Amino acid sequence: MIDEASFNFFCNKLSEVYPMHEVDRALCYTYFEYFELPKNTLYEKQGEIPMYQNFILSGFMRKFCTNDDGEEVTVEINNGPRFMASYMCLMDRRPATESLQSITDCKLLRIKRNDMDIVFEKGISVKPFTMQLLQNIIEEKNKFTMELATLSAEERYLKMLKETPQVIHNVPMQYIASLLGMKPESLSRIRKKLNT
Amino acid sequence: MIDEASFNFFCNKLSEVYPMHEVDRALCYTYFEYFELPKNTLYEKQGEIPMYQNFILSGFMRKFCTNDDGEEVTVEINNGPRFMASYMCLMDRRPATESLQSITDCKLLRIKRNDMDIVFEKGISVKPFTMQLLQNIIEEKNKFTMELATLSAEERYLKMLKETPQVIHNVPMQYIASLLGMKPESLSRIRKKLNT
DNA sequence: TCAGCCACTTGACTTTTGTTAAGAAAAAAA
DNA sequence: TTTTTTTCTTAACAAAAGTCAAGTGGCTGA
Repeated sequence: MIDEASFNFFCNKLSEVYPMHEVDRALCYTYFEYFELPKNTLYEKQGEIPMYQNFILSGFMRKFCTNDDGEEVTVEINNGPRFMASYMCLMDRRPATESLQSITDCKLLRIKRNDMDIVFEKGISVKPFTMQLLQNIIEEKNKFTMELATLSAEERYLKMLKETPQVIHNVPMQYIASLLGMKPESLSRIRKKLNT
Repeated sequence: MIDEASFNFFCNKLSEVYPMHEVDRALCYTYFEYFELPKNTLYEKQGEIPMYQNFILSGFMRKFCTNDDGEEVTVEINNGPRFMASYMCLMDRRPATESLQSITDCKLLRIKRNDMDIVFEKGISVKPFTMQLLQNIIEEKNKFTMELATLSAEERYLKMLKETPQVIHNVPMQYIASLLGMKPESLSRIRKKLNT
């Protein structure tokens, strides 16, 4: 059972990008489930078909890929409130190209892939909702790539410090370094320099 | 008027990702127009609302942003056959975040934003078609970002040499360097080293 | 509580990439 | 063709980031 405060929080956040009607609310209440994830838990694995769309109520999660050299590359760090999934693979029921892992204890609302079809069929209109989501994904990725290509490692760290300080204070340095496209030692050096 | 060979070529390419019916074909024939773009022509400007969805029949185009320092960053180089536009901005009728420019002479089939609505309404189903497009965009960007974050400049160049050699042989080095996230001098050095 | 582990830091050194400036080559214009 | 302009290359140096290796400190679990 979803507690009312969490559910209201969820609906309010959703309303910001998609106008929720009473039907949608009821459907979500039926099909979403509350789920707690202890810290440092691998939640979805690269190569396996994702089961859920997840809405992070609280806590920090990361998305990462393992590249050809066997090295983990963190591609996203998130502490919600928002959805987080290997979205494309989830929709297509394909093996995920990315893994999801909790960094801290996390509280989620999640919905099964199959139940998403029901919700979209009976209530929430796929088109504006999905388009909105995809649009956000693409714009974030554009911004991220642009920064990776044009800013120095130090500038990227400063940007993160300014825009998402909560990430820096709650997430292990190695993940932040990886997300910013540098080695942990480099990040450490940059931090030392800035503290001086 | 669109010549038949070009139009068949276009329809065949489209059929690979979206099953075209006779109605769709007729609609496209009505609403798409043939357009030639001389080389080195700025076609759509960052800040202005994009007018067309463009299908590149032949030729090389690039998409670029101008960042805060006034520096142009090439984010995509393409020689079709495929669509190329500031897609999100086109759909939302928002000012483009990117500019489009021809590198060589280009042959396009293009359709006005308003006519897209008609085609989608009367024929081609928005959902599978658009989803397919967006999915491709997201996956390309994921791959691109991952490579930018994990590969060295030399490895990125070698990868491009292997995967899209036609780009390397037809596009000015400065654009390739920018796309690969490095300075022209660095690319030049890498090329020299590889030729030795 | 203590030992062991893991994440983070530090330092010395190497490699890669950026910067600046100049020259060569290629393309465009006259 | 010749001139002019642009693009590309080269070299020397500076700065940034990676690598390797060692050390520190905190967290965790027996």
